[in-house]
Order: sequence, then structure tokens, then C-alpha cells
Amino acid sequence: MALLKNLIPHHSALSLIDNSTSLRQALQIHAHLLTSGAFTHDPSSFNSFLSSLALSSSPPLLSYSHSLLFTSPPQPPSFITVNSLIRAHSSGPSPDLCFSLYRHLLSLSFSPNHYTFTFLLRAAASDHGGLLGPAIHGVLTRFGCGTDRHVQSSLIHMYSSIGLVSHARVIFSDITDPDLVTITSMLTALTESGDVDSAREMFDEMSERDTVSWNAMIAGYVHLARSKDGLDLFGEMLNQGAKVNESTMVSVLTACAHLGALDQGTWVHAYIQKNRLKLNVTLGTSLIDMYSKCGSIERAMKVFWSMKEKNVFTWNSAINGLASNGAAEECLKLFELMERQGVVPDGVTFVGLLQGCCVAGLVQKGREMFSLMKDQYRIEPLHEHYGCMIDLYGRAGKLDEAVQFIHSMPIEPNVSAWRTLLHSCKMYNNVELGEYAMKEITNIEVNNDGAHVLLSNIYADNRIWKGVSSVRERMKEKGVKKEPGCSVIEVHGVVHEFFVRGKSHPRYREIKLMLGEVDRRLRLAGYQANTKEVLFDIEEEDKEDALSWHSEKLAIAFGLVVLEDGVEIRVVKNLRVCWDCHHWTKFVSKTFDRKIVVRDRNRFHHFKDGLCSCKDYW
DNA sequence: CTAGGGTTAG
Repeated sequence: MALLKNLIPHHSALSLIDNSTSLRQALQIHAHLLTSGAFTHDPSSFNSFLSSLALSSSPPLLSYSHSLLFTSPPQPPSFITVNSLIRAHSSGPSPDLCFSLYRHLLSLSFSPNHYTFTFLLRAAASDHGGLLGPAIHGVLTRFGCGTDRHVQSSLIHMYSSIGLVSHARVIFSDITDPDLVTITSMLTALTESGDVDSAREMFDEMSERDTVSWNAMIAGYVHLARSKDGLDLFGEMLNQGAKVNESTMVSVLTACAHLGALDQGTWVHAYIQKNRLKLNVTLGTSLIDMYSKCGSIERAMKVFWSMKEKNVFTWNSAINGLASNGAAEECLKLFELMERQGVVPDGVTFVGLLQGCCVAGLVQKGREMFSLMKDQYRIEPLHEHYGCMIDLYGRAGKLDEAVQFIHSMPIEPNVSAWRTLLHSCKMYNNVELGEYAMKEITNIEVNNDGAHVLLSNIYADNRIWKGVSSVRERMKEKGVKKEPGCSVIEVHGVVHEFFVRGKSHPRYREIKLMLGEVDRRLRLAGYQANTKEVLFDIEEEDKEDALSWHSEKLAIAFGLVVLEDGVEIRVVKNLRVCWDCHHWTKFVSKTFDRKIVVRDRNRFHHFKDGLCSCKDYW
């Protein structure tokens, strides 16, 4: 009778355990189970309790369950319970614990099965050394589990995670009749090795597709910076009536962020609301990122404040958004709030903070942040952080301090450290230091296109034509090619790409006419082209013409052709905007009475009435 | 107790 009376409450108590259960509640349930004598009367109660805790997907409950298993369990743990714990750890905060549990499993004289191995492989996929996975592969083969399809797709996933796609391929080709999940694993493996085109072939040949396979393909494009292809595929996904979910939208928003596609991003936001998709932390964070990368920091912050659950990614996105939009004060304030709310910042947080200080010229504050990161948060600075510091000094004209800082770095400065210095030399016309930085760069990497271009422009600015031609010679000799400039503009939800001197756009003729018209009106307004910085791969007589062909000019001209009066023109460029284009855009904003937003590799430029938000400091 | 897809910087 006592047994019956107590059984029902136990089971209903256990079924209440989920990821919202606090550790305190779990302890209460434990105490209840002990006092009610469940562990002595019901032979499976202890195992049920452990499994419920482990599978709650709450890290504190998982670790409580783990410790209970090792501290004199009142009933012998079952095989399935130990497997459940291994499973929970494999996607939890410390996957390594899977392996100590595996040893425990063996010490209890259980024999691992195909379930066990899928979990172990998932844990091994996050092993950086990449040695565990192949070892487990050997073991599971000896246990005869190598032909199980779940194990096989886990193997593919594991090999692709440790960078051995060829091994993943071998496993895949041994499977005679791969199912949907296995093909999707292989598809992801291909995209992770950089081969999206093969992945796409595989995707096109699939006899059936589900949401995950669509998502995998879209994410593959987005990760490889083929955002436009990603958006096109998303369009196809909608056309075919496939079901989209939160993950789909995260990838799509990331693509919009890359492209600066505000219309489509806004559309996605509305779609999320209309279709009641759950605005979880990840999705919310990608929305913040999309808005801030599209230059709409207000909307980004509106989403930020509306989110009740935030993680370090969320805070970082907001901090970075404020920094790149030039709102240094707010960025620093937000960080204070983050600290007060007890969210622990990471290395990425400090990249954002240092960039914020950098664009605002807050040298002292930047120094403080750098020491705060090292001394208080014990975060080891990476190249990115050192780069920000060099930029901080260099931009502020403190070239000596920048050099001193490089020399005092505990790690070997990389190419971008020196290139940052080189960029400051360009800003402050320091030929000698520029040559020194260039020498250091060529010691590390002979063919750095950006550095060659910078040095040549330093020479050109200082009318040292011999220097210009010698850099030109060297580039020819070494076959250094400048990364092609590319600008994108979204018009009525369609993304258009422009390349330097590219004539491929269908409305090229109209664009060319508009450029002529712009030139005419700008000259009347007093604009003079600056041909000093033109790339030397273009012949002398083409100079002025070539200037008007920089990709951002094409994109802006296209915007003038097709966008209604008063509509903001927003352009995203893959390189830094050059001095002439910046100057030109300021004139256009005034002469044509247009707001123009250009996002370059580093930051935003909001042009209005002939002025830019960067105050000509970029 | 199973396998595959998602966020921040550079």
C-alpha cells in the first residue's frame, strides 16, 4: 500500500523535471524520493531520477546527476541510464566527461552498443586534437557497430569536424543506400571542407529533402560568404513550400547581414512574427546583428532590449554594432551594464570595445580596456586585440607608440598587425615607417596585395613616383593580384553586385549615363577627382575614368537610377572605401540630396548633406 | 538512451 501511495507522486515529480527546473527544486525532489522510501521500494526509481536529470538539458542538473552516479548510488545504475548521461554530456558544456563515463560503463561490466558510440562520436567531434574520433572508430568496429546507420552518420559528422573529409567520403561511399540524414551529414561535410558546389550537386540529386537538409545547404553557402546564393536558395525553399524553422531564419539573417540587405532582413523579421517562430536567443542575436550590419542600429537595439534571455553572443552583437556604427559612448555604457548583470565577457567582447575606442579616438579608455581584459578577466589577448591597440595608437597619430607596442608584443606580430601600422603611415604620410612596416610584412608573406596597394598609395601621396613604379614592378614580378573590389546594393528586395570596372550588369548603359550626369553636376559643385590613389594596374590615361568605376560608385549610381527620391541608398563594400570615393559620395549626398550609407570592411559611413558620420576619420 | 542544420570578431 505504501508503495502504491508513493509511486504516483514520484513519477509525476520526475516528469516535471525539464530545463527550467532549478537545482534547488531538483534537490527537493531528491529529498522527497529519499524520505518516501522510493529507492527501497521501487527498483527503477533511482535510474529514472538520474535519467530525468541528465536529459533535462540543463547543465546544473546534468552535473548533479553525474555526481550522484559516482557517490554511492542506492540502486545499481542501469546501462541505459549511463548511456543517457553520456548522451547528455555529448551535447553539454563539457563533452570530455563522456569518456570518463565510458570508462565507468566498462567498470560496471556493461558492453557499449551502437547508441553509446553515436554519443561518443558526437563528443569526439568537438575534440580539437582530433585523435579521439579515429580511436573510437577503431573500437566501435571491433564491437561490430560500424554498419549501424546512426553510427555511420555520426562518423561522417565526426570526420568532417576534425577536418578529415576524405575519411567521411570513404564511409559515405561504403553505404549502399544512404538515407536522408546520412546524405545531409555528407552534404554538411562537403560544405565544411569548402566544396559547396559538390554539396549542391548532392542536394539537387536528393530524392527527398526536409527542413534540415535545406538549412544545411543554405548555411553552407552563408558560411562560405556566398550569401547571395544562400538567399536565392531560401527563395526556392519558400517556393517549394518546404517548412522553415528558426535555424533557417538564423542563416538567412546572417546572409542579409553580410549583404546589408535591409529590406529582406526586415521581411524576415516580419515573417518570424507572422508565423510565430520562437524568438530564441540565437535567432534574436542574429536579428540584432542583421540590423546593426545594415546600418540600422536603432532597430538592432530595440530587438536587444526586447529580449528577455540574452547570452554573451547577444551582448557582443550589440556592443559590436554600436562600435562599428561609431557610438562609442553607448558601447562602453552597455558594457558596464553587462558587467553589472553578471554576464562574463569574452575575447570577442573586447574586440568590440577596443574597436569602439578606436573609431572614437579614445586612446586612454582603450588602454584601460586592454588591461581590464588581461588583468581582471584573465583573457589572453589574441592577434585581433593587439591589432586593435595598434590601430588605436596609429589612428590617433601616435605612430611611435604604435611601433613600441608592436615591439613589446609577447606573440609574434602577424601580417595584419604590420598592415595596420602601414595604414596609419598612409593616414599620416610617414614614408619611412611605411617602408619599415612593408619590410616586416614581406618577411612573413611575400604576396600581400593590400600591403602593396597601401605602400604604393603612400608613395603616390608623397609624389615619390620611383617608389610607385618599384612596387608595381614587384607586384608584376611576384604575380600579386589585388583583391577585386565588390559592392552590393539591395533594391526592392533584390541584391545587385558590382565589381570594379564591371560591365556585367544588365542596366549598365543607364548606370554609365548616370555616372556622366553625376560627374557633370559634381564638377559644377566644385568636386575635383583625386587621381593619386588610383591603382597602378590601370594605365595612366584611364585614371580619371577608372576612378568613376570603383564598385561603390557603380552601386551608388545604380541606386540613383532606380531608387525613388528621398529613399536612402545603402551600399556594402568588401574593401575599405578609398579617399576619392569617400569625397565623391559626400558631394553626391549634398548635390542629389540623398542619404547614403556605405558599410566598408571596417565601419559605417553615413553620408548626409555633404558630410560623413566618420568625420573623415576611417 | 540513437544520427544531420543555427548566433558575435578577424
